[in-house]
Amino acid sequence: MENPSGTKKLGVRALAKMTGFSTGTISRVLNNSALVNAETRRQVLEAIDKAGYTRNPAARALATQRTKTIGAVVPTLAHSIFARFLNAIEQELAGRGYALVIATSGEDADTEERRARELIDLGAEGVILSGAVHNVSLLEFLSAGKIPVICTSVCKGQNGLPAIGYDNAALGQKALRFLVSLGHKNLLVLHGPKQNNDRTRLRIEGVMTGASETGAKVQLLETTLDVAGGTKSAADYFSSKHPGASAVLCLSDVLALGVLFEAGRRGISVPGDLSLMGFDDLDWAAHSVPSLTTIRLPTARMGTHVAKALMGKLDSAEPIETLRLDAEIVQRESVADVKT
Amino acid sequence: MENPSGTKKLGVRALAKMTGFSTGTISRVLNNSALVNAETRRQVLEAIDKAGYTRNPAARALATQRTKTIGAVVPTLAHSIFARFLNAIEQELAGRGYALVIATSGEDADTEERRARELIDLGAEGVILSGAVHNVSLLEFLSAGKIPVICTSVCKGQNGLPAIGYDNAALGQKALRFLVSLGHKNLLVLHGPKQNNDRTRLRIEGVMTGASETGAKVQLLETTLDVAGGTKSAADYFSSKHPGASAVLCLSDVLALGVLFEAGRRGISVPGDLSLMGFDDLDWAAHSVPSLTTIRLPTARMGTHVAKALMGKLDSAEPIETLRLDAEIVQRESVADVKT
DNA sequence: CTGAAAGCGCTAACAA
DNA sequence: TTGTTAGCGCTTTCAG
Repeated sequence: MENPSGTKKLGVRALAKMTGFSTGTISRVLNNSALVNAETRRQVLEAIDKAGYTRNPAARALATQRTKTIGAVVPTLAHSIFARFLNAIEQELAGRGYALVIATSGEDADTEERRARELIDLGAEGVILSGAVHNVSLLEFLSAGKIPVICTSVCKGQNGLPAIGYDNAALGQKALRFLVSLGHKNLLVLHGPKQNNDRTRLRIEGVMTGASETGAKVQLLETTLDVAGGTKSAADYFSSKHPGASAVLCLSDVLALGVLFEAGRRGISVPGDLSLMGFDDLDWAAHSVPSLTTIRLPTARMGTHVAKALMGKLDSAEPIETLRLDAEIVQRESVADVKT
Repeated sequence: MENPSGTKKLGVRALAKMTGFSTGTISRVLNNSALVNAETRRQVLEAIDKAGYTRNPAARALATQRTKTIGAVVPTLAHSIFARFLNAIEQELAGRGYALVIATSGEDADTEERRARELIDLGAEGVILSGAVHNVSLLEFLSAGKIPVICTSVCKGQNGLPAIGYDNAALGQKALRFLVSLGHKNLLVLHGPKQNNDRTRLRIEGVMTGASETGAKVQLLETTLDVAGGTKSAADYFSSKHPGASAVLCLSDVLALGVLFEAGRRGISVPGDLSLMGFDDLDWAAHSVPSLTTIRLPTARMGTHVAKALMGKLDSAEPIETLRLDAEIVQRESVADVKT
């Protein structure tokens, strides 16, 4: 009579009735508490299984004040660099029973704020942001709610926010120095939209620092952040009056792929006629012809660290430390000494 | 005295006290109910803003029995095809206040089941799965909980489950026919791991159907699903005793990129010496040299449909209809008529 | 249009 | 080791 047609969703209460134990005991079993008799646990588990019981996560969250959910807002999922990053986070979180909720901002700060607030509204206990530049109102909102945040892909957060990532400026500088050390004095630097993207701005900044320090001449060219952007810019540049550069540095590998294609189309030999360097070390970089010299960003490692830091904070109140991960130049076939 | 040091988290109750209205009214305002006096609403909103109130999503979920969360289990995020898919889903869901929780299975059915259950346990109201083949125990679990599921990337679900995707077998067949129609009679077909991947198996099946129907000779070669797999297989094949194929059909674009690179390395002209065709239409396919003939999968459209179907089911109990999306061949430079 | 009150299903003291 | 009993914070009838 209690459960006419198996239709009513059953809860701890029903289980208690079925097994003869109390809801407290049921709850203990559900939470793997050590204070339960083995036989009791067995019986309860059996009932749970037989009844096809599933616990109500909302009720649990309400009672414990924990949702075990963390939110990430990234510019887009369409770039494998972010997908790889989230993949690593997800793996790490899953191992400890956390869920990852994702949202995309399209590199827009207002959208980012809106989406981040939505994530909080949906129960995220911690938030992962990309880059160091965010709306102040968002940061105030988060700090008011005491919600842990981590800025990623950068090594210095805004307003003292913790960051886990790499030093974009230093890497840009490193890349430029490397090329100069090979004898290149005239460089073309291709990059994606600067607007709303502080990682790109930092890389450019580093490149310029390296340029003035070495006296190399660099020309900056901004384009869309995709293969098409790479081919188009390369085409424009090669057709321009003074192509003169002996090397092209792309601040993203996707752009380098475009350049590589365009060079092939025009019969420009890489690295014979032109050296090419990227940034990211995507999947294909080791296999292209020529293979691409690039900077290997520690994307996956970054994801793992971010996840761990957030869980440490949430589970054990460990402070989140800013972390700068190293990234190295992976030298492959696409660059060569400048002809003497 | 009520709120000593601004430390205690305030709720509807506190707001009620502050504004002089009842918690019911506060709740109505929070939910944009029409039954609230404009002035009352204004006052409440002001208080909410001033107090920096944020509603507790768990309590809301418990009271409404809705979490507005849907879960997706995909093999991996590392392949842009899935990232693109999820991106579209996320965009669509976000517009209606739903959140997307993702989990990865690594193409393993048991892991998939585990992860799907976790998602449910975390509050997912609906589940998105990749492919048509899943553990029966998972499907039973889902149907027992009356949790809507959609199989994606396929056009026919297991056990009558709804599916939204494309007809992999038909597309494989279509691709093969296309190549044969160009005069190719001897083909190499490169594909990723068949195990635990019914989409790949279906594509192969279609290819074989096309082969027997046209009398074309096809050689299957399985490899890892990445650029490296493409280059390696191509290298092996080109070095083999009887390379004879006049065209290579890759059941994923990433493999085609690898083949393209390897052909370039060996001075094999595409499509002069060898035609090359892919499957997916990734970002770079239109820009490679030669540009890649491929099958454009409606990934984003699929995501949009999936999201809409799930929300329709959840919000308005609309049944989820299986949907087969069309995919077309995008003809570009990488294929040519076989030399006569 | 607004208030009062009854839960949603679970967990966590506190007792026993 | 197990039972009892309050809530967690919000929504939602039902009155008024």
